[in-house]
Amino acid sequence: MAVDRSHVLTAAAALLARRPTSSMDEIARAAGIGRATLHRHFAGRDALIRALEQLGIEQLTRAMDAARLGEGDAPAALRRLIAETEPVAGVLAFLFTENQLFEGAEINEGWNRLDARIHTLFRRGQEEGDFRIDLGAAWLTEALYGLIGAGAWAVHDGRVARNDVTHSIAELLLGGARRSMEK
Amino acid sequence: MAVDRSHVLTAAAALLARRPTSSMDEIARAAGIGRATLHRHFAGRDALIRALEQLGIEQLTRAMDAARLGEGDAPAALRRLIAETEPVAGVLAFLFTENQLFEGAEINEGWNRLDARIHTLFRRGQEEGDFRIDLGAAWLTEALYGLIGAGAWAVHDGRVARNDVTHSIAELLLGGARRSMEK
DNA sequence: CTTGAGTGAGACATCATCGTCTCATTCGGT
DNA sequence: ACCGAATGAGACGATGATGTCTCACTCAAG
Repeated sequence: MAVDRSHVLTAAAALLARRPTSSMDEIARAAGIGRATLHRHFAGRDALIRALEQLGIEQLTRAMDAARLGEGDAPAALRRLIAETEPVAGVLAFLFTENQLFEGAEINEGWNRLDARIHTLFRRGQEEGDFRIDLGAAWLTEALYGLIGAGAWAVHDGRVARNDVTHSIAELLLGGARRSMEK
Repeated sequence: MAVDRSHVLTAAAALLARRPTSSMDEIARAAGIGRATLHRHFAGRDALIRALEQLGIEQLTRAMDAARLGEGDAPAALRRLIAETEPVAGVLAFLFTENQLFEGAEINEGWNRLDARIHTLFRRGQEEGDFRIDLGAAWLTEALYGLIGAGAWAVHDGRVARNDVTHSIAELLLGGARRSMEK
């Protein structure tokens, strides 16, 4: 009887990742509950989005934990991060564009923490000589987000196979498009 | 007296690139005209967006022409393309997310032509041995769009300097984050 | 069986935006 | 200077989404 809040959020995330403009009614139906019940659990659309944001932050945090960003060399850690991120890429892509839309609203502090961890990873790679230093760690972080989003959209639209996307993002981000001479 | 259609579109593009959810009233005021006049020139919001899309396609087409994608080696052509694209990156980022939102609507044929030209460029680079072949040309095209969008947003939010963004996109896309051994 | 909490369906008012219309005003060409 | 086309401001109704409310129903615990 009691609605599973986590299940509702998961369904909402899945729907909004596909169609970011879905109405509260559509979200409720996608979760298999009534619109009134949805409002009982989330004060409004804003509250739902914020809860979804919190979920995304937690999922990305867990992905980072699982990727063990501090272990091994930075490129390997980055590969693990991208692989761990793949299941939540759709939600992340939605949240990124959503954050882009609300220019006025203050950004959830959780994102800053996540940014900082990725930023630290890139900087470590630079200090250890694995990453080039002529590209700023801030830009590499942005690029990672951008490629994750591009990958999620490309998969959603069928332009890239789901099985390839993790490898494609990691290879492009690490090695670039240019054919390397070293191997 | 007569409203400059091109000027209105430019103003709308600049505003929507910053705030994609702007209302018709805000767009009109941003263009320095009344809402009624805006409706006289564009049948509705959809028509305005479509006109904006057409403008973006034309601008990107001109950027491609100016970049002379067929001349020189593919990496150099890609650099020229990114450089030529920079002034319209904001509008392109808006149109990409907008296309993402309208899943049902048919995609403007113009995008396919542009996609094909970029696709051809990447494929040429692969055939000439400049680009790696283990990453599909389709993915490289998506990645280029993603990085252009990420760059535009990063600049807009002040996380990356505008002067650096062209170089950052080109270097990352071509060479990747990994420090190269070959030079 | 009884009871109460939780739910689904729907009604309802509110709100923002859209698209259309009118009317007075202004600008440019003649 | 005159006249017509174009504009700005605002009113108006329509529309869609939102948030709140009521009411009947269901389910599970006691």
